[in-house]
Amino acid sequence: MDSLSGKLIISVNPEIYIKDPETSELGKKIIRKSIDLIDELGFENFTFKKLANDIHSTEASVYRYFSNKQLLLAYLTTWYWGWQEYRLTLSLINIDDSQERLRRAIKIVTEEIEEDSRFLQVNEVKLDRIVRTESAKIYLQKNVDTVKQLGIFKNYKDLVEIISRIILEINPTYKYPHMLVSSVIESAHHQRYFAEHLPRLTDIIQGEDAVFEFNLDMILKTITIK
Amino acid sequence: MDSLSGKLIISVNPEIYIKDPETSELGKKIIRKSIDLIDELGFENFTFKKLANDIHSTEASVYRYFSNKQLLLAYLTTWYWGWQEYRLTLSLINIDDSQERLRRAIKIVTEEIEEDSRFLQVNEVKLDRIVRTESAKIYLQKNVDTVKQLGIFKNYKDLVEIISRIILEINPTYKYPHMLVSSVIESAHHQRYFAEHLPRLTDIIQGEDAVFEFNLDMILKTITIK
DNA sequence: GCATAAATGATAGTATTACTATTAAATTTG
DNA sequence: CAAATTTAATAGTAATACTATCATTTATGC
Repeated sequence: MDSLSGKLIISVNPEIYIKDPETSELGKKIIRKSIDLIDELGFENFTFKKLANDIHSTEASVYRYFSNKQLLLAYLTTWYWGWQEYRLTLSLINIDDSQERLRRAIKIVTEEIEEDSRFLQVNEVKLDRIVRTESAKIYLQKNVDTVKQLGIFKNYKDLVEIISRIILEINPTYKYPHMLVSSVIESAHHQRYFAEHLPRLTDIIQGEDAVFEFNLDMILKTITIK
Repeated sequence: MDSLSGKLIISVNPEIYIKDPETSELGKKIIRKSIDLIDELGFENFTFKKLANDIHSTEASVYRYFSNKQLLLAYLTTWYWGWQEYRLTLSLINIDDSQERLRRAIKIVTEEIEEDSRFLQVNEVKLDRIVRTESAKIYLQKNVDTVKQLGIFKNYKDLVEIISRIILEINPTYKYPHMLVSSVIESAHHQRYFAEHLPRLTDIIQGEDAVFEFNLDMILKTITIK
């Protein structure tokens, strides 16, 4: 796995950026440092000016990659879902049993994130925190037109689709696979957010990964044919 | 029910406001019009200046009620959860059967909202849309301190608690009642948001309230002892 | 009904933000 | 090496998120 360090690229819908940040040093710096800064300051206090200062460049240069900070955040989020799909694909290779495939899929989307050395410019732990904390701020937005919205969601949708198919392998008559999957994904993010910031709102059980256990249990009971 | 028009007040944690908007005409106008404006413009394009213009008052006067627009949104959201708890309480009066109580609770938190004439200054349909679309923007925030965060969440937490108790009536050994309930609440909001803005991401079935059916089915299967 | 306090309005001002524009310098590419 | 592209440097604008001050209106206690 280590030999893949820095060689892989997660593709992001080109609607989102002006110039692909993967294609230049400055672009990569923008990605790397924006993750640090958004995680540190929060999205509202993050500005292109601060980012430019930190990477010793200028505001105008950053604007040549992304037309505003919401779309930069959209880029990061889309990258994140593309990365999750990639991790999921790896985790399912050569696994034939549907139940096991589902278990692994739920694990991927609910477990705590660790750093992935294959992608040098991205700190996945911070990015995961950003997606949990801030991603609502992109797709919950008025002024974004539908086509672009769909572009932003493509990677997320693809991930949901893959897991929905596994559910239908297990129970072809289950009526709401997409709802169930996106419900699990959103709920996992929420639970981890709450656990971090508002522990009194969750059922945390020491020594087990409650978020994973809860979601796996729920999904299995929901789709199993009696 | 009509005789209660305008007489009831949903209480909101005082940490959130500077001056209680329920106590003056100006305050009520602020609430009424901010719901209209946020729904119309989206939260980022909503400003205290625009609000002040619309109610023929001044920015400075609005700032005397709320120290910033995030806290005004927090007020609206908190009111919303308090209102949901109130609706839930009414819906459960005199109902003894636990299964039926749960069914009603899920209905309350997942069904489509209609206007409630008992609260004159609030358009609940718009407010529901705001909470679904924008509420992530309050509680997903850095600079808010813990005490205030908890204040903002109190009404939400109370609602989760009530429904969790019903679950424990049905299955006292179920391990994750709070997770399950908040998962259902969040997921219902997400599903309705998606259905409205990104229909391709959901399983919509004509002629039935899929969001309610999906969630009720899921919750029952999850907690039922075999 | 009057005095006092409280709430509101009117106006002004500041630092920051989210951009756009222009030109010069550096770097890449053919 | 020339031409094209990218970046840096700088400046500027309209809007935003406040804060401050003071005059005027409205409510309340006696």
